[in-house]
Amino acid sequence: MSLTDRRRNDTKDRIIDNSASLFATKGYNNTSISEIERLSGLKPGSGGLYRHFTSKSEILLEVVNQYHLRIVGLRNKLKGNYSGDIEADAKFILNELITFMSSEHNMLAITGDTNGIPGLVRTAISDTWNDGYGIFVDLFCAYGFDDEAAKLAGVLTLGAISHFVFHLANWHATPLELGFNSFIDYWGKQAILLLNEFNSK
Amino acid sequence: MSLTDRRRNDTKDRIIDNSASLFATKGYNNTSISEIERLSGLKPGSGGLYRHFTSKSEILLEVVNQYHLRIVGLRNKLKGNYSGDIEADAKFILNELITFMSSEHNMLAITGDTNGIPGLVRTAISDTWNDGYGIFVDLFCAYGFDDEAAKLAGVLTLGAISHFVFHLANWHATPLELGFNSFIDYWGKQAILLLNEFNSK
Amino acid sequence: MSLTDRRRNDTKDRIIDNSASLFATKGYNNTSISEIERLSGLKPGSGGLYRHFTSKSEILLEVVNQYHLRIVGLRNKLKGNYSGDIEADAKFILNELITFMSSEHNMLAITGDTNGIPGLVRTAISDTWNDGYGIFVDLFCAYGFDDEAAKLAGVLTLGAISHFVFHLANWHATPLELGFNSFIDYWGKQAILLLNEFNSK
Amino acid sequence: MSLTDRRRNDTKDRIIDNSASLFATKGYNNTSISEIERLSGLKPGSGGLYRHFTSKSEILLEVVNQYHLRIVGLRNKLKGNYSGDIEADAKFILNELITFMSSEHNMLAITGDTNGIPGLVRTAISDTWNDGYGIFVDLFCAYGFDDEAAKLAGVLTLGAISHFVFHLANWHATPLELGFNSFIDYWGKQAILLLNEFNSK
DNA sequence: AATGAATGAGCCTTCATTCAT
DNA sequence: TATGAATGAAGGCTCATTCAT
Repeated sequence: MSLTDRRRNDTKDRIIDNSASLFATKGYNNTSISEIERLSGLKPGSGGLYRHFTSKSEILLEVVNQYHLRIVGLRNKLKGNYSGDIEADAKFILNELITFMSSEHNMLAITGDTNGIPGLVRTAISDTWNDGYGIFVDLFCAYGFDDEAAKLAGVLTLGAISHFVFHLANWHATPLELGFNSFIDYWGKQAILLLNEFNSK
Repeated sequence: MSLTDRRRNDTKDRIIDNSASLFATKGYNNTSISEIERLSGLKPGSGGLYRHFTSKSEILLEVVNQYHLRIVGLRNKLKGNYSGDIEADAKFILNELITFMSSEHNMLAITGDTNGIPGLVRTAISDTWNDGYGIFVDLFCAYGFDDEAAKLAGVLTLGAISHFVFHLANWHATPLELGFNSFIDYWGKQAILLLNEFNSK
Repeated sequence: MSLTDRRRNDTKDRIIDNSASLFATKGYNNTSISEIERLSGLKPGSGGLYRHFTSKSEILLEVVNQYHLRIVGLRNKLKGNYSGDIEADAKFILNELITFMSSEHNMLAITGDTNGIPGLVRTAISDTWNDGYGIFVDLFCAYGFDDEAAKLAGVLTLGAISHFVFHLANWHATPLELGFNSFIDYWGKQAILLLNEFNSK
Repeated sequence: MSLTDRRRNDTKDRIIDNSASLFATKGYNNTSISEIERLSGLKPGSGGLYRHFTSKSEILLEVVNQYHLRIVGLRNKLKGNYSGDIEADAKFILNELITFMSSEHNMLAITGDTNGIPGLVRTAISDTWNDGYGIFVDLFCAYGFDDEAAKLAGVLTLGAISHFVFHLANWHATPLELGFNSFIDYWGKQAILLLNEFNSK
C-alpha cells in the first residue's frame, strides 16, 4: 500500500505519532500543521489533516492523552508488586521510570511552549503529571508513609528527575555537566535514605 | 544625572524590562515586537526597537544575561557567609532563593517556549541555571562535601523546587494539589537530613 | 409507490430542498457542500452529493429552476381569471403574491451572494424574475394597457415590493422603519390609482 | 513618486477606492484581501493592507460610510431648494439621483453577498439607504404630504429604481428587457401623478 | 532616535472536487 | 449509491524585519 494510496486507514495514528515527536522537538506553537502533514504522508498545506482532527489543539490533546494512558499503564504495572525490600523496589521503579522516560523523553519537552493552549489540554497535562508522581506515591504509601508525606516525596522525586531531563532537552547540556547516570544513582540513594529515615520515626 | 532625568535615554532598558515580563507572561514566541514597542513607549509596528537591538533573539539574550547577573549577585552575596551551623545556613539560603524566585519567578516561565532560539541564547540560559545550582553547591562544598556530591545535591535541590514552580505556572494547578509552603518545608527538612547523613560518613 | 416509500430514492430531491433553504438562509457562497450533505442524510465531506450533481452551481441552477416553475405555476393560475373589476383583481393578485413570497421568501435572499456564478444560472434567475413581473403584466394587459406600459408597471410593482423584502432580510430593519403591512396597503392603492389613470386616457 | 515608494501616503484612500469597486463588482465575500492589495499597489498576500485597516469588514464599513456621506451630501444639496412647481422638482431630483447612481452604481451591488458581516456594517448600510429614501421624503414633505405618506412614497420610489439597477448589475440583463430610460421616464410620470392625486385630496 | 510604510514568509483553516472502494 | 481519504487552491491574518525619511 503506497503512501499516496487513498485507502490508507492509519493516517490518524501517523498524525498522532508525528505530532508527538514534532511537538517535543520544536514545541507546540513552532510546529505547523503543514509539517505534520508532510511527515504523515499528506500534501503539506492541503489541510488533509483536518479530516482526522478538527483543530491543532485537538491533536495535542490526543497526544497528551495517549501519553497519559501509557503513564497510567506503567503505574498500574508497578503498583502493588512490591518485594518487601524497599530499597530494591525503589531502585527497580527508578530504573523502570528512567527507561520509560528515555523512550518517551520527547513528551517532557512538550511542557514548554504551550501558550494559547485550551484549558482542557492544560488539565490533561496536569493530570498526566499527577499520575507520574503517583508511581512514587504508590510505593511510599505501600511502605507506611502517610498520604501527605508520600505525595511530597513523589513530587520531589519525579520533579528532580524531570528537571534534569528537561534541562538537557532544552539547553542541550546537562546541569553542571553532570552525567545522567551519576545523577540517577545519587538520587536513588537519597530516596532510600529518606525512606529509611521516615520509617525509623 | 538627576533623579528626574532617570526616565530619559533609557529606552533600551525599558525594552529589556518590558520584554522580560512579556516573555515570562506570554512566552517568547507569543510576544510580538510590536507589543514590546508599545509597552516601551515606541510606536508599535514601526520597528523603532531595531535602533537598540538587531533581532528579537538578541533581546532575549540580554534579558537572560541580566537575569544571570542577578543570580550571580545573589550567589556571591550568599557565598562564604556561613554561620557554621549547616542547618541554619541551609534554611536561610532556601528562604533567600524562594524570595528571589518569587520576585523573579517570571524568568522561570521563559524557559518554556524557546524553540527556534539561537544556540548562543541556549548556552546563556544553561549558564544561568548552573549559577542557580551553584548557590547550593557553594554551601555544600563549604561544609565538606566533595565537589561532585555537592553538584548532585545542588541540581537535585533547585530542580525539584523549580519543577514545582514551573508546573504551577504552566498547568494552573500545583502537583498533586500540594501547597507550596508544605512542599518547601518538606524539602528543607530533607535537604538538612541529607547533609547530615553525608557529613556523618 | 406507497406513502412510506416516499422517503426512499429521493436523495436528489432532498438535496435540492435543503440547498434551497441553505442558500436562502446563509447565501450561496456561504453554504458548503458538506452542510448540504449533512442535511440531506449523506456523510458530510464525502462527496456523496456528486452522485447527483456535477457541481455546486448545478444545484443552484436546479434550485432556481424549480422556483421558476412555481412562479410560472402561480402566473398561470392567476392569468385570465379576472373578474372585470380591475381594482378587485389587483388586490387579489397582490395578496396572492405576498402569500407566495412569504412562503418562499427565502428565494429572494438568494439573489444576493451569487458572485462567481455561471452565466447559465444568471440567465435562469433573470428569467425567473421576468415571470414574476409577468404576473402583473398579464393583469395590466388584460385590462387594456399596451404591452410596454404593462411591462413598466409590472417591473415597478414587483421591484418596489421585493426591494422592501430584501432590505428587511439583509439589513435586519425595514426601510425607514415602516411597517410591512402599511407599505403593502399603500402600494396597492397606488397601483389601482395608476391603472385607473391609464385606463381613463 | 513611484508605486513602490515607501513614502506614499495615500495608500489608505486607494484601498478604499479599490475595495469599493471590487466589492461592487464581485461582492464582499468574493473579494480577497490579496486582490485589494494588488490593485492598491501593495504586494498581494503580504498583509500590507493591515497597516491601514484592522480587518476586512473595517474596510467595508469605511466604504459604506463614505458612500453614506456622499448620499447625505446629495440630500442636503437637493433639500429645500424647491421651485414651487412639484413636477419640475420631481423630474430634477430624479435626474440628479440617476446621475448619482450612475456614477456610483457600484455601491448598489454591494448589497448582495454580505453574509457574515458585523452588525455595525449592517446598520451603516441600512442608514445609508434611509438617507437615500430621504431625498424623496424631503421633497414630498415640502409639498404637503404628511410624514408617513412621504416615507411610503420615498421607499417606493427609490426601491423601484434601485431594483432595476440591481437587477441589471446582477443578472446582466434589464427586467423584461426594458430600456433604462423608458423605465425612468415612466416612473417619473407615475410619481408626479401620485403627488397630484394626493395633493388634490 | 524614531516612525510610517511595506514585505515575505508563514500560519491555521475551509472547501469544492476527485478517486478508489 | 455512498463513503473515507486526499488534494489544491485559496482565504484572512500575523509578524519579524527592512527601508526611507
